[in-house]
Amino acid sequence: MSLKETDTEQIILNAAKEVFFKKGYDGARMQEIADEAGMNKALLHYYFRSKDKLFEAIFNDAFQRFVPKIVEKMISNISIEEKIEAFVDNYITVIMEVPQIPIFILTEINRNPERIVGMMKKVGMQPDLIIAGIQNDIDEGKIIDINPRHLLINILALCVFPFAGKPLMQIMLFNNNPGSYHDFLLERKKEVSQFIINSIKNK
Amino acid sequence: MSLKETDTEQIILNAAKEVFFKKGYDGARMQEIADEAGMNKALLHYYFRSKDKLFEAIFNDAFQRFVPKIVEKMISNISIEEKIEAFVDNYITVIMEVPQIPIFILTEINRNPERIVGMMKKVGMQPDLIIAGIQNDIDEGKIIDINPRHLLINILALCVFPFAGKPLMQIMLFNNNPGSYHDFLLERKKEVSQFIINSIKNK
DNA sequence: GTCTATATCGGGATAGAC
DNA sequence: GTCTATCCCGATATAGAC
Repeated sequence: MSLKETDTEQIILNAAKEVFFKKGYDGARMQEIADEAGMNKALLHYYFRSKDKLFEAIFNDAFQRFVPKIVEKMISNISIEEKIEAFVDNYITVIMEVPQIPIFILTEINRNPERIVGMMKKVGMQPDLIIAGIQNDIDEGKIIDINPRHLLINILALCVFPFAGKPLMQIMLFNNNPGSYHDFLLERKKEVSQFIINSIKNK
Repeated sequence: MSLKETDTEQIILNAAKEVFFKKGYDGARMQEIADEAGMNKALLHYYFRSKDKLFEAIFNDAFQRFVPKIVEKMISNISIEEKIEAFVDNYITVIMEVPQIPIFILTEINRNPERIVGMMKKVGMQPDLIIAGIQNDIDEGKIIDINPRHLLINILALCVFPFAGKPLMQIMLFNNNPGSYHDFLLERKKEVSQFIINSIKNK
């Protein structure tokens, strides 16, 4: 939980992250994590008691490292266009470093929604504030009249989906060329915010 | 594979669908499927030899029943606005009947991409044709200049995401009220196509 | 074709030596 | 703190009676 902890503990966490991200909770094997970490299963239990506890450590860490980074831009004082640009750019940048996060979190959302909701509250996620902010911009005529919930989900959808469906998209649309897909994701930073702003700006 | 088959076989398939959709391959248990079907595990193996084969049956069925319904609208002769409206409406309508499908397929995309690609080919999915069609509309000035791949993925994203993230959204944005979320999804049929068309139409 | 009983194995977890 | 050996349960799969 603190900064340093043991070296071994960190090695385990890194290995566990690798495996849990790729296989999900049910698909992951303690043996595989041990192999990845270059040690034996017993040590994993020595440090984390159970698979469940180890998973929780990974999940909490990923979540707390991830969500705040993304949300911070949602509540600053800049204009809504800038807000959207900053959010999308930020979001895609952060996920590109660990592209398995979206499917990992989506899976968890469906496997164990309560845990996610708990984490959301814990990191101070306040969707109502975001909704209210959007509504405010609508009332002031800065953007067209739209249900703020739709807009919020649209923004998230456009950011998340290309990562969640990456293996398929990369094959079907980019001849399975990772470089091309990488470039495509980079392009989306501008493309997505442009797409959104196009749609909601008042003319 | 054919229309009727045994009654028992159908019962098993229905039960398996239920469980696999909810838990995914790794999370599903043969015992649970047997319970759901009101019989014992041995019978499942009698009819489908292995968990893997049973899963494959479910997956192929879901996929073949699902994708063609959705894609058909993508290649007709109507205008691009109508095409988008028809596609989005159709897509959301179809998924609302089996809302677990998106996360189920997304999980499989990440667990076993090759299988999905194979299925895509098998049902005659031709993304290149769709891309070309979009490009054509751009060239004719019917919509703004946009990378067709971005547009295609945007459309899919806006349709799929609210289902993949449903448990969380329902709780965080709708006080965990299924009725409200249901209405919200219905609204999206118009909302999403409007959002897209707003963004890409030439002014 | 459907059941009960059982084989077999994999994986999470613990004991105990070092 | 790290290892090997082992326990033990749960899950897939099969044998065999009916």
